[in-house]
Amino acid sequence: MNTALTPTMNPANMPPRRIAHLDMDAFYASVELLRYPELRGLPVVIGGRDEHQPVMQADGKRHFYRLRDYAGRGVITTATYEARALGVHSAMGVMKAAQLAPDAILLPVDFAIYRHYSRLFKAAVAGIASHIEDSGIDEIYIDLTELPDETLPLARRIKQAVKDATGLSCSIGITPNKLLAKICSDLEKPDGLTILGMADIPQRIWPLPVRKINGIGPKAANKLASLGITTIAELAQAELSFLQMHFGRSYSVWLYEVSRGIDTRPVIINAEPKSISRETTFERDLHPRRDRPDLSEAFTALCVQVADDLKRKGYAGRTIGIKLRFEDFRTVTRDFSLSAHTADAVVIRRAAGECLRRVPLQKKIRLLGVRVSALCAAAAVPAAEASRQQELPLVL
DNA sequence: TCTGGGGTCCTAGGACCC
DNA sequence: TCTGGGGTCCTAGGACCC
Repeated sequence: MNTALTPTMNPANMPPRRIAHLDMDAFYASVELLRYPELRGLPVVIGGRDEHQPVMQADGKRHFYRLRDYAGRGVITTATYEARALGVHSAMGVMKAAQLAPDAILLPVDFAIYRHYSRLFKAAVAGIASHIEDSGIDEIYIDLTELPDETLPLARRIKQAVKDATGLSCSIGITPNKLLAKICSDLEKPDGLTILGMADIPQRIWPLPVRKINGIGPKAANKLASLGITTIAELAQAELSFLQMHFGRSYSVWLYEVSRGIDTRPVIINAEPKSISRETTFERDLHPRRDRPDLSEAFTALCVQVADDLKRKGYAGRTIGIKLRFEDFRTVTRDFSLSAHTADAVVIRRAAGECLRRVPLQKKIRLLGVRVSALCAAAAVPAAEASRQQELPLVL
């Protein structure tokens, strides 16, 4: 091993941090198994619509839908490990999954209950370690640096607290930073616990495919593969100047650093949202003229939902945007910044309507979305601004 | 039987200001 | 009567993540 590539221990000469990444195991599917224990051990996928709700039969047993019963659009959100063994994984089209595992049980997505269990597990962790960053519904980062406890017993205590609060298992990775912790929580899933220091990087991290790095997606992985780089070790051996020839300025530096396990991002405790949006994929593609009434109704409904979300969460936004996806999957966006923040459905609808007029509508529409960004807390909107809220966009 | 919905961050060009 | 340059905002698109 080239010693020149030994990861930098500590650029800032600080004591190493102890950062945990906690990831719930097959979260949605596991929550569903709590209420339908008879499904344990079976291949189960989450991704149906409300109509696929299990129904109680006359004999007192539940009837579950199977993947083969599904018709229409949609993707798998989560699959149990038994279903994954059949080749089904999240983000796969439901119709494709049905070919692989026609007998797998299909359940509708129920975000309300997942959010409930999400709150439970996060509260359980917060009872032990309060320095927590939310990273979606089923995972968190925890900065354990300031706690006096030994790492291993502390991690076991956190896992047990999550189990006691929810009945669910999780996997934890603990390392000097978020990047490595995220990789590590996945190494021994499910119910895993992995603790690594910088010295373990060559052994444990470098053999992994680059795709395991959070931030290297399918595009970057493909490009790297075309350059002969598939493992993190190979990435760590690439010269910075070589990476800079093929990637953007900041991305190449980032690649260079993450391959060496370097990541100085802090654990962020209270992140404010940057945007709030709603979108919907239609059951069938809508024709911009012939289906105008349906389109218009859906458009208004999205604006009302976004406005409700804003009010419920206590925000107002200044930039109103729309998103369209056409039948050929081409996606376009338009946005417009108002002179004042708003959370009003009528104002949002009007601005979004102006955005829509700037999109040439040649093809049928598959998806329509509405987004509000440039947010600020509703309570912080100045009175002078609030009184101007009904103003029309002037320039359009 | 292709490809959900809610987000974040980055890039890049043009406008506009000093 | 040349075309510097930095900073910030606006808009559009795209990669990526859960």
